[in-house]
Amino acid sequence: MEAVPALARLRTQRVPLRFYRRDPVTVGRALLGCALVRGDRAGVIVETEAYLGPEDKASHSRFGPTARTSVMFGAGGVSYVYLCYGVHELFNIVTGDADQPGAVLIRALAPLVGLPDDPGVGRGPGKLTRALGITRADDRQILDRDDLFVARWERVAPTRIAAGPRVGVDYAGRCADRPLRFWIEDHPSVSKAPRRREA
DNA sequence: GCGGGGATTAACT
DNA sequence: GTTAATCCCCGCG
Repeated sequence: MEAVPALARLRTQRVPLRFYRRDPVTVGRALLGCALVRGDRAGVIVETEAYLGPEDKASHSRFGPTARTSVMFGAGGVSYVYLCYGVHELFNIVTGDADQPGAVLIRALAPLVGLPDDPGVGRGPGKLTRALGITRADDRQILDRDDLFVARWERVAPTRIAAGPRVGVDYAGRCADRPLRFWIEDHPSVSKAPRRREA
């Protein structure tokens, strides 16, 4: 597949901003199989996590709107990029209408355009931002631009979608157990996949 | 201001 | 399994 025709097609398949104006669980599931496009690179989303409003003790919205997180309290369809552990940029998409705080963390991508043909290159939330060149300069961007958007790509049957607890949020008590992580079953680019036993 | 801690990753033992 | 890297956010005083 050549990069330019693929990008041209992706632009015609861009999802409308109303796509994001639903709850983070619905959006997190619907994003699976969609393409995330950044500049001349793109990957297929294969793993997401939903983060809810202040009642979700794992969500950055739990402190209310602050200088960093106020974007989560606005209308959906906007990026939220932050630095994690002082090392990695993590890419999220804000969901819902204004005053319905929530977001979806993109946790893994399969290479599609402009990336090495290696299932590991987008396996993990810190790795995929590095692969696509996403940084905090991409924070608070409306996802209707030509160089940063989501497009419909492949349809994922509901039976291929798995759900389980989110990763790295054990501090959140009860909220940590909720099945708010979604991934495409058996996909090689999913992070923390259970290791398959050798024959 | 200060101090604690984190939506991760790779490189150790 | 354990740990370093590395920085900024947030609550509190």
